[in-house]
Amino acid sequence: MFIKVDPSNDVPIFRQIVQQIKTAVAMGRLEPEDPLPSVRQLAVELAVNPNTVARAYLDLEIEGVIYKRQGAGTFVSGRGVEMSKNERRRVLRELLEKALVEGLNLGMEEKELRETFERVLEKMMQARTPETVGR
Amino acid sequence: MFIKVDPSNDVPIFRQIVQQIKTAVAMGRLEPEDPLPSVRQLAVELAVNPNTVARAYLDLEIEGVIYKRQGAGTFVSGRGVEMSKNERRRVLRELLEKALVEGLNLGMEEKELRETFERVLEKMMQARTPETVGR
DNA sequence: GGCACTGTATTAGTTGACTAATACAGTTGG
DNA sequence: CCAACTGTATTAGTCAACTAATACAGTGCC
Repeated sequence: MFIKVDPSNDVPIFRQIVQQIKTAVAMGRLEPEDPLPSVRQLAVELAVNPNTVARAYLDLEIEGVIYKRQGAGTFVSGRGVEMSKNERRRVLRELLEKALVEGLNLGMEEKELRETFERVLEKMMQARTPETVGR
Repeated sequence: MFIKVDPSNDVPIFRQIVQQIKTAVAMGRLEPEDPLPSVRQLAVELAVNPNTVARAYLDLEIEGVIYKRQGAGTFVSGRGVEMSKNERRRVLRELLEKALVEGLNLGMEEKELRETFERVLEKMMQARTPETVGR
């Protein structure tokens, strides 16, 4: 598995797991219906308690990124978190605002902000393989 | 003062203060050398302990947004957090990535991401009054 | 000097986040 | 049906974050 955690990092283990799986899904490295490692399996691999992994999976389920079937396993959701278009934009806007406030306070110019955004977006879209796009 | 906190919100009070002051500085509502309300004054206004405000001011000082003079008060820093261009970009990139991962997982298209970004950036640049730009 | 304001330091209590141990419950395939 | 796998629930311990009470220390102005 591609997941790595750093216990000495101050961001909690379960959040590190959440973040990495979210990224993998966003980038298309994980596709809908793909199985995730079992709670125990991943727990052993990362040398943490199964409940810690379960906690990560729970958060991901609540956010609609994955779904679980008791006794069967955990899988990536089909795309489409149920959330209104407005709601989604609100969430995104908040995150972008936070990023831009940071950038401005660091003394960046409008141009530099735009360029950085373009570069990041470009990289992410390229990473999504053609098949994963347009779901 | 323009600051408002919500104690029932799960994001800690001192962080709410930090975020709002950062935003105010980024938007130009607070300019370099502007005095901030005293620790006690703001504490009374928000009905919190002075130490809570002091904690917020400490964080802001560490980040270089404000500076303090013992006995005199707290003021907005002159622009320019000492940080290399590369370092600044790294920070910004991380925040933008997080935002975009979220957007993609919510099912947004490249176009929608770009549009939202443009809208947010536009709004923020407009809010900065002409005099505050280009410092 | 003294009063009234600044920020600072110390200490301490409460709460919740985080992780873990361990036992429970559903699914699947032989 | 049973063995071996899934996720789940309960309980509990540890630790750090957060806030507060209160006393200390520097500055400035009369």
